[in-house]
Amino acid sequence: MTQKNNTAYIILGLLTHKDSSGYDLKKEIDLKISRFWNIGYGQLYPTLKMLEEEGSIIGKPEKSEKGPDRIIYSITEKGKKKLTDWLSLPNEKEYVRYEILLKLFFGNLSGPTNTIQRIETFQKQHQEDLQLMQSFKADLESVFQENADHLYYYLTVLFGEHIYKAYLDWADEALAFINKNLLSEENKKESS
Amino acid sequence: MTQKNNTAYIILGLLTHKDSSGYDLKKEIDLKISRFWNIGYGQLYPTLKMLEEEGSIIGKPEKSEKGPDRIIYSITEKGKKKLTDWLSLPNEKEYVRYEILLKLFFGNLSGPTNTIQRIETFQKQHQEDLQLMQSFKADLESVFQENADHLYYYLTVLFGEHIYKAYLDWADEALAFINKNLLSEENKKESS
DNA sequence: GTTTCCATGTAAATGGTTACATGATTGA
DNA sequence: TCAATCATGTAACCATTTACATGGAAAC
Repeated sequence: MTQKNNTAYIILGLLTHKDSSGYDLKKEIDLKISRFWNIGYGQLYPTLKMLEEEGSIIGKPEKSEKGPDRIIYSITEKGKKKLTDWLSLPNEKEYVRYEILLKLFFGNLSGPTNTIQRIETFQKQHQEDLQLMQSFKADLESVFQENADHLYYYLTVLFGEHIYKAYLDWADEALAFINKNLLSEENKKESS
Repeated sequence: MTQKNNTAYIILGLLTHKDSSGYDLKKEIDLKISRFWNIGYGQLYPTLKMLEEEGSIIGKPEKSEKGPDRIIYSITEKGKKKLTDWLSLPNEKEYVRYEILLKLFFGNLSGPTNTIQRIETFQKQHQEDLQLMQSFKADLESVFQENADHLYYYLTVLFGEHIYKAYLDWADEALAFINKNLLSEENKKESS
């Protein structure tokens, strides 16, 4: 939201790595980028069209062995300039939305049990995420020499690892806090 | 984005704490909620209108000592039901967008120096955020007994503290990584 | 024979930001 | 006197999601 058309820069950036179809770009985004910037087909294809119209990329139809024809896009000089101009700009503030915190904030209206369940679900989701980051990290460490791009990709995986760890640490601490400060009050009420 | 009308639930939730004007709600949101769910006037006022039309809140004009007249809103039974229905639902996946990671991911196109600066700026921004969370935490610890709402607010502040710490830890590790793996290669190039 | 994967898209709706508009009062 | 704060709002725009549409091929 807030800032303009970062979808376009994701496409341009990925096309500097290699020429791709929209479908391939989507797969690459899902795998490597979606955790910090997700996009859908409804954004991808219109943006590809827009980028081609403005001359930042060019698409060439290609026969595919399996499945329907594809359009393979490549980046132009104009597109490269657009991308490096953007890369030289300072980044905007990050944009986060945590529905779980909203619900926790008003947790007094639904009680401790509901809150505990909410945090436990959150915990389970992110244990998987953390494991995934750690396996990505291990994979990357063996291919560092091949390509400098891997080193930059590594930085984003490292970010993910730290964040997911923080989620889990918070969840532990939050659950302990609820046990100590909220459930004891419930017990007091019940025993009175 | 993605999910529907959480702005409405923020308003409803805050109105269970106390009756307020749109302006007051905005201040409360900026102070306590905006770090994990920010909203602007352009969203707030139309949502207030919508909530009043559907009967979830009612507004009463009031003279103000200083400045223009205010409209003080309070939540209705219908609004309370709407809120607790929402609170009983599981939360959606969190929604994050980090432009910095996008730019880092393509960092090979702009080089290590650019990347280092980017991370250092990020670091500075979040050192302040962390300090703020820690002062909120200290403030809250002295008023726990007064109101159970404070305990739930505390959980969100704790989340913020963990996240900002993770940001800073990552930044340290990332800078060390760049020094070791990227700058040394530059030096190699230069000395060859 | 059913699901998944390949592959490309469009349309409508929603959510959200930004810029604009107005105007009084208070404090530096 | 200038900036900030109080207070409410609208309109235009943009980004994003969701649902729809199509259809062949391969895998289970």
